[in-house]
Amino acid sequence: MPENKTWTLKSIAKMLGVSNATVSNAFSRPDQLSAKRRQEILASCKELGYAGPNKAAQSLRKGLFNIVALVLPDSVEYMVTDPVASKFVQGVASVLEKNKVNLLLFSGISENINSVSDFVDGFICYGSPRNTELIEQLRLTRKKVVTADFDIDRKASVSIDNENAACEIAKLAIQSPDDKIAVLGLRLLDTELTCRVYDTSNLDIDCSIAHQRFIGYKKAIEQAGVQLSSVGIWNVHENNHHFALMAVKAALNAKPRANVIICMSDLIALIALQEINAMGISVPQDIRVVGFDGIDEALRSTPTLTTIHQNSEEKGIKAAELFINKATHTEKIPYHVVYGKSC
Amino acid sequence: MPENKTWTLKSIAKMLGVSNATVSNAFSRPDQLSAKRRQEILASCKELGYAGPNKAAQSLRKGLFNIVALVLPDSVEYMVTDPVASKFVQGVASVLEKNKVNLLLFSGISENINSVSDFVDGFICYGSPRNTELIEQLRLTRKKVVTADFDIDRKASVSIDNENAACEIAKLAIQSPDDKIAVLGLRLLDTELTCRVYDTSNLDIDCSIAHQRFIGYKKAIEQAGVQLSSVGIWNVHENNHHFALMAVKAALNAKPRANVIICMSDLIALIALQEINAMGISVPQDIRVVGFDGIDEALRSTPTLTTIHQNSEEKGIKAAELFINKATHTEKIPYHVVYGKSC
DNA sequence: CTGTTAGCGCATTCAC
DNA sequence: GTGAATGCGCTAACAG
Repeated sequence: MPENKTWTLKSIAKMLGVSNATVSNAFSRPDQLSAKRRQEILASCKELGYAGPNKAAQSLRKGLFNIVALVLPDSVEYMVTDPVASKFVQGVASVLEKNKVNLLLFSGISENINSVSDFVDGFICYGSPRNTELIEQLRLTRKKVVTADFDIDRKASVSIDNENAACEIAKLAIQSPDDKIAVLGLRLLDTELTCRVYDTSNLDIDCSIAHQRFIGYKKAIEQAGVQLSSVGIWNVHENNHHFALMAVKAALNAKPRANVIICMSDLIALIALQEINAMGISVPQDIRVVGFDGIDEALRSTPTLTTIHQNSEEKGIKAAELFINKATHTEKIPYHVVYGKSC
Repeated sequence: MPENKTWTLKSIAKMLGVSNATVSNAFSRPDQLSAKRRQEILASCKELGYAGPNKAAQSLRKGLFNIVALVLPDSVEYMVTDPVASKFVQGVASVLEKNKVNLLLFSGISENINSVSDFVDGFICYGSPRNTELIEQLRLTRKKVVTADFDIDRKASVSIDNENAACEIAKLAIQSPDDKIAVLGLRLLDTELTCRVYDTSNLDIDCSIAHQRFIGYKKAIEQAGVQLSSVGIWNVHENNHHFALMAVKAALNAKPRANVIICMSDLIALIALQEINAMGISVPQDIRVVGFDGIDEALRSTPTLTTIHQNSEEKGIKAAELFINKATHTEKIPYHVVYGKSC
């Protein structure tokens, strides 16, 4: 039994005494030969242990790979750690699985898209990758690109209406023109700094999700009659405990102390709540806090967090669908306010 | 500016007036030409917008893809949901990232590895895939295979010493020859049934992790002087809340009621604790419970769980290293007992 | 150090 | 329906 021979289309065709094209057609273009002949050939192949055309060669020839690269905002580690990101991946995976497309995990701190772009049909990009050079590369690639939670030029994308959502949640938090406001922004600047921001005129436009939310906050602030110049703004450059805590501490220690803390992620908001509790200040009586994202943990905090919930899994599903359907438009998905006790 | 021309190695060589081999060498074999010449060529390529040899073609030629498929035990969804699995993925990813190898997520419920096997350098397989046909396919493939938490013939693998670990934890739980024991096994049988098992002679050998643990339990049971025939055994076919609860309820309602519950996963054990609490029975006075895995949640349960901790991230790292190093042996990694209050 | 040649495994013409 | 030829984009072996 020729168990350990490696067949190729050519060798199997010769073995069966038919032409290459016939074998190829038997596998890929059933209409090109009689059903009977096709069955015979397929049966023989199976018996001989030939599983079908080599996919790598097939892809080179056709230019179709059935693989999409999921560009993560950060390292792979981040994805598994972050509940919001995980849900997104889950959504993407479910749709791709149905379409028999494979999922390649691509770290957002990779240097270059080139290492995979010849291998994939395109990219689904979740949030702005940590290595910002990737953005430029994604802009230039000829491969299909769908982004979620940020935009690259004319590419397809999916997100909630960040500006309106931000405005809505900020309005809940701000209750008087005399409020002292602190905004804890996530990746407001294209820098690795966690710092206070005094000049808001040159905020990074590329990280447009932060930008959009900030516009929303500003709108709410202005409508409430608060002077923008008196609002404190801090930048958290990465959504993790370490940097969030740093910014939270800085914001809470600034004088005069804010009584409204508007956070661009629930993670930041939860850490703010912890710190405020530890300082013996009561929420929402003395300080009001709002978040953004609607992660499960925000339902279990003390007090529970008022925030914007977005359905990450749905976002993943939509992103994958846009990809599969070769869409080129931007799609907004719904969000809703979660009314907690923090404001 | 020829921005939108798609260069190939051949076309760029012609453009530069050199041979294909020279361009190829400039990118892939620096020793084959003078540094100066190489720099010139690379510079010209960059200027013209040629990023280097097409990876797909390169791979077809070399038979090397720099992609490994991570075969998950179940759908991708499962990976993101299960904390133990997530840690494993994280470990694998960190090593692969360092080696510039990409990670393809491959669902354990896929029908056939053929869809990717021509694309990858091999497989890292985490636990027994839900679709058991994949096991046979992995056994037959010529690609590299590393398994974790189970074995396929002669392939490389990594796991803890399940038998001894199981024996150790069971010994902690069993304290008298008169103990009434219930074993809640995970995938003891190759069936989708969640059921009580009466005949242990034909347990599925393929799911060898369960098998090894069961051997360990048996050893402890025998050494304690308990009649194996009086031990109740239930099979949970999938490590999730639904099926675990089903088995737990069945086990707790069986007469005579067991006073020792030995669980093959922490998830099962935690659910057992919940049910026992709800029944108003005290742990560990009236019933003792032990788990397996050492997930974080087991440290927060009431009472805390006595279990075997295994370092999943390390397991992932080891698995990836075995892969990268083309190892062919089995590697055991350490485990340790977590002493909780449940026994 | 450079250029030529022959495939890697396949799909698509185009004649027959 | 079939079979030969051409090329997807590249690398390795060899000759110069």
